[in-house]
Amino acid sequence: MDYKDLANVIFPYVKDISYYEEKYPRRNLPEGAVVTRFAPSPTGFVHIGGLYQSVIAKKIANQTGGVFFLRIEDTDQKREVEKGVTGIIDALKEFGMSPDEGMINEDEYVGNYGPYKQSLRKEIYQAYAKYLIEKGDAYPCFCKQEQLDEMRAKQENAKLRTGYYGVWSKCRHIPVNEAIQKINDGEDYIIRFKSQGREDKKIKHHDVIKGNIDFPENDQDIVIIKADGLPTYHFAHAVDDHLMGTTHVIRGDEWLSSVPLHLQLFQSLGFKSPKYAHIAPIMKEENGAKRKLSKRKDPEAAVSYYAEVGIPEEAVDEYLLNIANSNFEQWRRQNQDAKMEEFELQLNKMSVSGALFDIVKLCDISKRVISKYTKEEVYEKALNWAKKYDKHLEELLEKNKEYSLKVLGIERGNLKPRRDIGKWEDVKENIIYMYDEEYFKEKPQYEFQKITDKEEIKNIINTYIEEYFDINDDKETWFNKIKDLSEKFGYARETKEYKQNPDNFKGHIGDISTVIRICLTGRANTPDMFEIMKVLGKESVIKRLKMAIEKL
RNA sequence: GGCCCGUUGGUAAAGCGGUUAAUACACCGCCCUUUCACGGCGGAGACAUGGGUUCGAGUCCCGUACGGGUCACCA
Repeated sequence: MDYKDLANVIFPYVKDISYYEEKYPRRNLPEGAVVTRFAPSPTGFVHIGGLYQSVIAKKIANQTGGVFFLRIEDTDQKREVEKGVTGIIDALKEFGMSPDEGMINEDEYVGNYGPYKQSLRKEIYQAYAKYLIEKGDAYPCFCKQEQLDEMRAKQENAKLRTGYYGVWSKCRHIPVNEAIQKINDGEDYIIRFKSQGREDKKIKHHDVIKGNIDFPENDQDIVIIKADGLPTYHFAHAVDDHLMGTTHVIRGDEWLSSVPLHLQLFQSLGFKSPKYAHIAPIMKEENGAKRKLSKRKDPEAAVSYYAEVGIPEEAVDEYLLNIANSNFEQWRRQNQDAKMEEFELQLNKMSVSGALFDIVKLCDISKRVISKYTKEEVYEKALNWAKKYDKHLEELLEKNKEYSLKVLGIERGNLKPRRDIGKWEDVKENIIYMYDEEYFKEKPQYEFQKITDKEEIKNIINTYIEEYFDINDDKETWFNKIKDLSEKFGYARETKEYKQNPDNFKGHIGDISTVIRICLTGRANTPDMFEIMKVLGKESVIKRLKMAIEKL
């Protein structure tokens, strides 16, 4: 009896690995093309860190003429969630990160290296496990959970390294015929990797992001096939990334310490190992301590959060890209209208330690992104958001589309667009005073600034309405009239004039404009007043101004 | 605890043995300006710490502190 017999007893029906090696030939890609993947578990929640990985992986693949694929790692069936795969696919799509190949819904896929869902590849893993058993590089382990717990307790008491290695790896030394006997007797078992590593020896590894790292060799006989016949992450990673032709494994740096094991697995299986790029996680500060963004505590950890508050997906993408390569924002300033895709990402320029998530910075980026949108785009995107999250805003926008477009178009599309909307959530507050039905319903509070004398305000407004206001004026005429009005009341026509001789005036044109602005809109800060008047129309302007002075 | 990794203004982050230690966001001031925003100019603010190596250290080496990761039939 030898290893081959043992392998046959355990996996009598699986195919030979040569079948899979032929079925999944090496990819025919140009020199330098990088193949990457996003490989999440369908646990019902796409984390911002997962998106971050995807942004990087997709970018690297695309800019080298390679492939970015999506593989679902559902080998832990306990954690699986209904419609988890669809959730991931939809989220990637929303953020423009759809893969070139991989799963396209719960159980269908595109691409030549599928299935791209691990639970559907069970027999593939088993074929390779069988191969390892035949080689004597894997063996069945009959240890019960209680035995393992006991062993761990002993190790801890003796202050030894925990785990299944060296003298502790009992089943590793069971003779083949004995093992076969146990299996035939119906004993439960799992398959372990027979590590040839030695803890006192070092291996050198070069990580694309983290640089050179020395590790002790792995000497743990880790589980490769679990009791349910499915592989563990480590084994599936080796088999899948080999068969699928992944050239660069881009993943979270919680995997860094598994590298010695993974390298060993690749070697033992006779695979060429991929390059590794371990990404530092996105962190959050709490009570002075840094920690990973947590799905339980931090709403911003879920990518769905950004849709809720109304931050455009491309703003999130750009923010993530900026965390990845901080020279992105410099590039962005120089290439304002270029597509994000044109930026060249460099893995080796990524930070080795985790960046704190900065929502203020994100909003700044978002404001810039939104300021570039046309009024039609703003209208459509804000409306889409409002349909889900703000019924009132939805009504407002839909009731009069043409009018809303005019409102949203104020100071938009010119050389210095306003940057006052960071999230769709902000839109309502920004435009609501422009709608008469809302404006007159709300009864604005007028908080005057420099000119506060009621009689003075009344006179200014009345004079403006009676002698100067004409909705048909062009901007220059309109503005000259405000100047005339200012002069008439003893205010300087120009700010400069006033500053040169403040004693000669009661104030300057800015003070007069502010009074009109406040009476017109109920607020001191608004976009260009001329445009506002044009949009509001004659009747509304007069009605608003009159209402303001009546209340004085 | 063992093993890895890290630590430059509030945040992100250039820097690669010789720099007045960039830049962006945030903050403050000024200018522009009918307000705000935009834009322009300016300001405050940092190399965790102790030892080496060197003519010279943010940069190289060692220690310490602090932070992060990892040590499952989870990924």
